[in-house]
Amino acid sequence: MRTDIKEILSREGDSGITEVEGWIRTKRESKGLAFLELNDGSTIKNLQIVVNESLKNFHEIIHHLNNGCSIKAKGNLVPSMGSGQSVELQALEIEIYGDAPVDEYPLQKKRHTFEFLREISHLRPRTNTFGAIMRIRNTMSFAIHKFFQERGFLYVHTPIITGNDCEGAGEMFQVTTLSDKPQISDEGIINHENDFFGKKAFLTVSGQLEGEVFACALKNIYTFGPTFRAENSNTSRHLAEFWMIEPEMAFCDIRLNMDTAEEFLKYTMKYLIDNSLDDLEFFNSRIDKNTLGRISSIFESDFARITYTEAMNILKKSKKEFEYPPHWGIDLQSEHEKFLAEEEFKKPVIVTDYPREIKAFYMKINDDGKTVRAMDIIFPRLGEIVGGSERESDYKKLFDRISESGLNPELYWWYLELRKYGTVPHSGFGLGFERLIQFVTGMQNIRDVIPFPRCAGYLEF
RNA sequence: UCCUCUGUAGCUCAGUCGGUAGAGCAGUUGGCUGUUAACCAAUUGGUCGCAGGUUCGAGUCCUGCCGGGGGAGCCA
Repeated sequence: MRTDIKEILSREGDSGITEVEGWIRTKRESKGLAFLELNDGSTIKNLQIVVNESLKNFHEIIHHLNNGCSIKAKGNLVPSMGSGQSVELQALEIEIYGDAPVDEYPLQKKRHTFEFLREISHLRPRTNTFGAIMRIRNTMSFAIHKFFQERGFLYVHTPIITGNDCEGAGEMFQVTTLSDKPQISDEGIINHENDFFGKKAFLTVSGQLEGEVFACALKNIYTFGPTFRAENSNTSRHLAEFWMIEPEMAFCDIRLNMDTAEEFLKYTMKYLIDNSLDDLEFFNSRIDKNTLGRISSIFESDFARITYTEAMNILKKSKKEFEYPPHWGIDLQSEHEKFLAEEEFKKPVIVTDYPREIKAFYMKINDDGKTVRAMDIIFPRLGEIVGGSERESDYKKLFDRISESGLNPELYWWYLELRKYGTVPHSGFGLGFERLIQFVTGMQNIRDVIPFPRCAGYLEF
């Protein structure tokens, strides 16, 4: 019978012969006696295994029982004589699945930098930090589905490959099967008629437009999938491949959209505290002393809500020296977001009603004609974590907005038809999953909260 | 893409004024029967990112290239 270390560590008192499998994290050795710390990924905590000469093959295997070695151990599970753990396994038999030559295995029983661990991304899940990150990603993923499922949202699988060469966000990766022998015209233009799809194809930068299709039929939907941006961004907050959550709600205005986003963030963070406390405590003690407090602060107070115009007035009144002096019409810069969330309000801030010129074509124009019903949620230390809006639901206004944005309305024929036939007010938002994980773990670099990071100039593993 | 810092042992780093390479950890060997980042003693280990240049002499100064960090822009 297979037994997880997580379950074993929850036991009390003698529980007899127990069998366990895992990887050795560290060994402490003295003459004729050794203590192994065994981890199997089920929890951040290790099981202490006591090995001594009562083990038949003690002298044969003791030199192999090093950091990284995978074993099966059988023995008596008893209350620990030592002080660092409640129970321990007194080994009677140990079988080695595979040893990890100690002069070659890159993971040492010491602290490594995250930059070094990134170079061994195939082994870093075996560290405390990355094991905890992966379990937290799992818990947060589940919490996200749970939140939406409990509220009747349908999980919709929007396409990864798209023919829209402009989805309104960022540079796109092209998808082609012509790369080996492209047919190039005299003018140097690649002919895509013979390409796989008979036209240019790209990786999606957002499932929103397709999401709106299904919201305008099934009311409340959400997507949760991979997203691709070919921007040459070189920061600790950007990836070329990341996971995004995009709910879309019919019969929903900007206010209900804000309420949903705020409730969503509070729900998932509360769920994480309730279900991944062991892992969060690790981050709280080793990565950032305020991890638990930072997460709790999200669901313990209401988010501030201000308009873009109010935000600009606050920034101007602050008399603070900004690199980009605030004035109506410019986008909020990083330094402005930091000031609002970290100094002025000291909690998440929802900013609404941005100038139409700096926001996407699909956002609903307010009655003032100057602003759109956009809403961004700004988090302390992270900046923008959610971007959303009420969508323009009037055919004519949307058509004009597409045109004035320099886009070709013909390419958006099906998107426009949602407004032609049975249009409804609808809203939605997008949220970067890895940024959420950054926030709850305190990890500084987004490349360290995803299994295998993909970013400009970097594609290993 | 821009600004800035940085690259020295397996890992984390020090290296003064330009004078010929150092520590901790890990490894190895020895000691220790209850350790908790185990401890004690000894010890191995170097293409100083790469390519040029200045110099009697370059880890150190100069130029170019490559990698990494931080910040900015773009954005989620």
